Amino acid sequence: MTDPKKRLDQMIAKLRKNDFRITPQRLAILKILASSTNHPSVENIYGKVKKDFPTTSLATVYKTLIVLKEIGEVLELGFGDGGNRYDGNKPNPHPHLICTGCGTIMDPDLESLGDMTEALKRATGFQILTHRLDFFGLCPDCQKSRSAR
Amino acid sequence: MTDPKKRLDQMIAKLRKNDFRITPQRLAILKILASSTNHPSVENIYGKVKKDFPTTSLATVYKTLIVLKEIGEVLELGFGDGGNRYDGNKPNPHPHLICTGCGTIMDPDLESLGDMTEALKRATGFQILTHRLDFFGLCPDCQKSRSAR
DNA sequence: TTATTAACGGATAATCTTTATCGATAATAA
DNA sequence: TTATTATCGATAAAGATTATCCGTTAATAA
Ligand SMILES: [Mn+2]
Ligand SMILES: [Mn+2]
Ligand SMILES: [Zn+2]
Ligand SMILES: [Zn+2]
Repeated sequence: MTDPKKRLDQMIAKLRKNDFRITPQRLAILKILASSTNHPSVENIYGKVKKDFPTTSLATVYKTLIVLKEIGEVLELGFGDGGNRYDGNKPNPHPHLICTGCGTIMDPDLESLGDMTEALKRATGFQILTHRLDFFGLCPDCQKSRSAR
Repeated sequence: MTDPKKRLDQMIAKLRKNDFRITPQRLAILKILASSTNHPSVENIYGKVKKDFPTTSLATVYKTLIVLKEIGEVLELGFGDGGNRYDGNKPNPHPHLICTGCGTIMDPDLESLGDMTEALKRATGFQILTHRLDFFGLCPDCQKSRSAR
């Protein structure tokens, strides 16, 4: 995990560089994203921000995420069903390991997909800009609770 | 590409086996999915079905897709924005190459992710059931039209 | 062939997440 | 400190998918 303080500084610097303002609500959202390793949802972020700023609107969370996506400081994981999840600690594309039982999302240690990407470029002529790799399954805990019943 | 006729027979057999009925509308949808290699959207399927059965409802397309997902005879590719895309010719998980310019989705030839999956199982204890791998970029045509302006 | 019955089709309402809108407010620079 | 706008908060709107309801029909067996 990247040091949350360092990530926060990176995010702030990038916002300043692109002429975005640092508001208290925004800063609170940045802190949550920089330090979380559990890929929070919008509702999750919203709930935490409201502890410090009770009047915060859900739209503010969404709008901040849109800005962070624009400048590449958060990785959005969209799923067909339910809400998106966000990784602000590690904003560049990387594989994820998702438990369909409890919703946990982890960052596994895996070598990159560089070789595969290169082969694709040569074979298809595509200019590949990004990728997404998700593995779905059941975490050890959910395997237990499933076999228990 | 798998032979569309063979895929159609597989889909019909699987539906029968699970006590689902083969209706004219359903059959039309199956044929489209079995023979298409361009990962059609719901609207795309809907438009084609209406040529033969003008009274078909959009809900019927959705309901048929839900059934096919249940029995594993179609692969759903959900994206955060816009509608889903479907692969009925190749229903098992496989990588996709997606042009963000024109929306084309292709099935590239790539060796499997078997090694990566095994390593993940050992390292994390997860029971991995499925995966998804998408590469995003610009197809050769879209690269040209972009550089032209 | 006909009767039976549960599944299906069509129409549309409801749901859910995300985005758009807009007046009020506050961050930033001069 | 003041002026300029980006941003906030509240809420409406959009868009895709699912739920609901009831008349119809495919599948099965008598
Ligand atoms: Mn991650
Ligand atoms: Mn495919
Ligand atoms: Zn789990
Ligand atoms: Zn293209």
